Amino acid sequence: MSAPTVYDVAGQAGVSIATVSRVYRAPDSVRARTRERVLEAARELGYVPSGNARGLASRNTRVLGLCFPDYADPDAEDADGDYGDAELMLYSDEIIRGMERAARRHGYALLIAASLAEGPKSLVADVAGRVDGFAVLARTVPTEELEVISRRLPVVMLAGPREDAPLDHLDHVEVANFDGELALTRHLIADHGLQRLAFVGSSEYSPDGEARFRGFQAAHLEAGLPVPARPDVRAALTQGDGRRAVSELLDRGGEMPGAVVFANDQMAVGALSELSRRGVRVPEDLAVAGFDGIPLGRLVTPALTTVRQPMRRLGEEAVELLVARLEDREREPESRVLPVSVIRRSSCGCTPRNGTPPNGASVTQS
Amino acid sequence: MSAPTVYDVAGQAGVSIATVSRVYRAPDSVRARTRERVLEAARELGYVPSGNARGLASRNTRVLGLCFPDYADPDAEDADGDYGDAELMLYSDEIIRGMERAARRHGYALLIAASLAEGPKSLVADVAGRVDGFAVLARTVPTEELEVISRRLPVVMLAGPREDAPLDHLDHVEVANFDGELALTRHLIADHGLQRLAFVGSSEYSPDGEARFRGFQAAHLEAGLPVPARPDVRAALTQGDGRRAVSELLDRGGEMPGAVVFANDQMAVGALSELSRRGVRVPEDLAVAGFDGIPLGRLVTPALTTVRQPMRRLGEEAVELLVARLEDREREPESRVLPVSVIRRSSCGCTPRNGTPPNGASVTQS
DNA sequence: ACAGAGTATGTATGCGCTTACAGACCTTCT
DNA sequence: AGAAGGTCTGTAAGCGCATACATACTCTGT
Repeated sequence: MSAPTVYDVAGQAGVSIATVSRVYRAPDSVRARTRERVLEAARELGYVPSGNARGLASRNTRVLGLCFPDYADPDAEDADGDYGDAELMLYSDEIIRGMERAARRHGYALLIAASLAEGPKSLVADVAGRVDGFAVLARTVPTEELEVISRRLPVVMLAGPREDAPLDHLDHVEVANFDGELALTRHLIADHGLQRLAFVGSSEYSPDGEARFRGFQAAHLEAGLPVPARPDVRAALTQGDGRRAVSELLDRGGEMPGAVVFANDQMAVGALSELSRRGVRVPEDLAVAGFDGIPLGRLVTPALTTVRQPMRRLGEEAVELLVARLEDREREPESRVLPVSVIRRSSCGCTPRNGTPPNGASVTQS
Repeated sequence: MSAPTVYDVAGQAGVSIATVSRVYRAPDSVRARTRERVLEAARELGYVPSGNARGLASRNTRVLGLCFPDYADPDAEDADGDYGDAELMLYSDEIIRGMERAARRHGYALLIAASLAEGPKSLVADVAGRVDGFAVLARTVPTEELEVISRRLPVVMLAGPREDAPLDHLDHVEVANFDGELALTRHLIADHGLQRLAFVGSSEYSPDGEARFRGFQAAHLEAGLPVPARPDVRAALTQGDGRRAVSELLDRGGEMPGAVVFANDQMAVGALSELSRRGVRVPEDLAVAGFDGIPLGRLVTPALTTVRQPMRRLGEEAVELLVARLEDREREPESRVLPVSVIRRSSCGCTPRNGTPPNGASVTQS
């Protein structure tokens, strides 16, 4: 009843287990007739090689991993009880797809594991024990744990800035947050003649958010406008907080800005709905822009101007880096920055062409 | 340099390897002081238990798998060169998410592998060798291969009809294709007063497509209308073919139908664009409906009336079935049918409420 | 202080495979 | 025909861990 092994197949085919093994690992090294006999026996017995045993013996798994946070925007969740939030198609789905394709191309399978905030620490270790290398979405895993694990196998960090010591030996892929926000803000200033812009940032510990804010600053610098010292408001990256942030901004009094730039799309979407509730017209009274390029951004009214991140490529690059390091453990740690593109839609005042969605100018990496 | 093992940790902590193993597998069976010493040693050494060794010794992997076709609609691809097609959020992404969550809940990780059409046969075997059980999207894997593998570990079939021998021992989850199309068609007939409906099906070897067509037939039967014997057109499930199919339908001459029901959303979306090109107004001149509930369907103009499949639940159910069978290999093969819901949008003549998307009546399983 | 019961740890084996290495078998050429 | 040189196959030794079983230890009660 128990699963057949090499021994069973070997017995059935009248060869040694080494030959059976070779039939699978190096078919050409076995004479055709012998090979046929083995294959026939395997088929008869329903033999499937054990990945575990193989991995143990050859000390590699041919599996790559991905750890990502189970990031479900709670505000988005209850806004749409059933499965409608599927449309959000978060980050991770795209990254998974990218990684899966690239991994397969290189002969690896992909193991994925989302970590809840409250989950057991062991998750990463669990993954780490089963793969040849893996990617981690920034801030998914405590530094200390990563440090230990990354001593043993290749780890690449996705998004976020390049890590400092003790994780500075990790490979790393991120998108051009700075450049993207710079280009977006430049568009608002130069093409729409906006002068007074507000920025809604997230936690100052969110490196992506900070990088975007610096891009925002740089555009002011470039245009000769006064450079804001800090975001006008900080909030969590959810729709609910976007709503609250824009409220605060409006209630604060003083001169109303011509545009609000949000650190991500979720917030911007929340803000749009709040603005609509208040009767503030977008983009006539106030232009709005986000960052990420989530599909939802195209659905809202007005459609959201934003910066699209190439998440799938992020996954692909991660695999390339892992594979490269697997081949040469000594190579220098590498950090790649992927270009992003500004998507001009209605919320900034642009009128998109009809039909296929407009693509903004591409911004190349620095 | 090589990764530390139980032996290293045991040495460092001054205990036997059995104790080290127990610290991880059954912490309570080790005295607290000893445990601390071991954990400390492990930390120092950067020890991570080898999943392979563990799996080999305990003969289970604590990993579940999913094989799915790398289904990228080629027409959708070139329609939108870069990553815009991400919005399509195919089936598999949702299933993956559902499976991942459910798997994690049960303490399993998820291994995913997409198979290209031209890929090597070995893919499934590859997955099969590394997991305790796995799910397969219908028609991803040749019957013969599945037969062999399913003799060795639990396999659940996703979508498609329940398999006949020799695969009739597999567990199986599908959605209520028949019921969904019946409800949708009933809506067109009863609520919109349409009498002459056309159906664009896919290959007659696509069991889902055929089930949907039977639902379409049943609605005619119910309404006392002549029951169509076969789909008016058959086409591949892509946007391009949807476009071609509707062209053929219109060019065919004769009485123009009041509605066209497509076997899936992709085709319907392609058709909408072709109809718009030809100046046929939807839904005034012709109502259109799809099946699947892809997010894109909400983006197109007019928004597509369709039947939403609970893909995420499909994944969850798959895991439940796998786990159940892992616990009791002898249980009866089970086949679950998930309920679907009709989504009424503009393409059939309904005017959706504003704000949150309308949810059609829910259709319970037969 | 000692038996007895219970608990904590160690010993030894095997999980199913890969992979040197060695040995058997075939060629082919002189 | 015999030897040299290939080619193919077998032998044997782990890979890192879990676990049954044996053993040493701890604690209780008297």
